[in-house]
Amino acid sequence: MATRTASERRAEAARRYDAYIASCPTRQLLDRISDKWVTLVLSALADGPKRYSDLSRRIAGVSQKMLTQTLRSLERDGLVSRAVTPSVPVRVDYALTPLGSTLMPLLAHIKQWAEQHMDEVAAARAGHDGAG
Amino acid sequence: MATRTASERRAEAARRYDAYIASCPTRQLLDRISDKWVTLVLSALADGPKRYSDLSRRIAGVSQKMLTQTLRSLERDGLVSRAVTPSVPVRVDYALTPLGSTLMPLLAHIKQWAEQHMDEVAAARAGHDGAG
DNA sequence: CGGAATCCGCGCGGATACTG
DNA sequence: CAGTATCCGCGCGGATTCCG
Repeated sequence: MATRTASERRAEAARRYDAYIASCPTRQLLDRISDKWVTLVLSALADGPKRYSDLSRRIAGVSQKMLTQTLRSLERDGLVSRAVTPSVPVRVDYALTPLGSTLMPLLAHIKQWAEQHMDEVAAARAGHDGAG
Repeated sequence: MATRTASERRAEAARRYDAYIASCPTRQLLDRISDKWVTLVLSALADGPKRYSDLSRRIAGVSQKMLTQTLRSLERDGLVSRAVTPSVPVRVDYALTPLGSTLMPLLAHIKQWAEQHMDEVAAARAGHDGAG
């Protein structure tokens, strides 16, 4: 029987919509830069290449697992380059790629909005919570 | 003894850094707009007020729980307004506030970068995966 | 119609230990 | 130094059920 229940039809609509959303470039970008560590790593690399341990120190809160994972994913996406110097001990340098650099104005825009308006958001939040 | 182990010192540094990060306006904004449903709701409201059920239909993949939760948080932050008409049955209209409207150019900027560069990201990803 | 409340799976990410 | 591997808690979010 091709007859489907309402819940089955809803489920499929949701799946199709999910697929549509996943394919949306804006969503993909948002997924990328919304990551807590991604923005911190990109910002850290904005003023020049850094070694792994440099990044680890500058982004004090990050675990090695997340730092490595973040760098790997950024490298995979062509936003960050990874250069290994096979000395002893090993030396690895990370840097923004040209593509990665084009993201910086966008991050600046985000930072600008945040600095201009987040206090209004905070005020709205306080008022809302206070007024109950 | 005030003497602390290395791990204790590291843990406190991480905590302080986490607090610092949490207070950063840029991070707060990013946390806000990175939410999957937030951007979809804001975009849906960009071309005028909508009823709850309108939003529910336009954003087909969202569960009721998440739609309500998203709208509540946006209202709390002063980005979206909520107007109840106590008819029978009840009618609720949501709209962007002036503050919420100022976010739209930023979202447009994000969309622009995505449409200009996400294919390069996809290509880099494919090349990376293919070259192994 | 527009929610609130509850249950629950699962994946993100932190902590720890080990390696070339 | 620059990772890899593993374990595990916890919170996000989906599904379901009930309410004014």
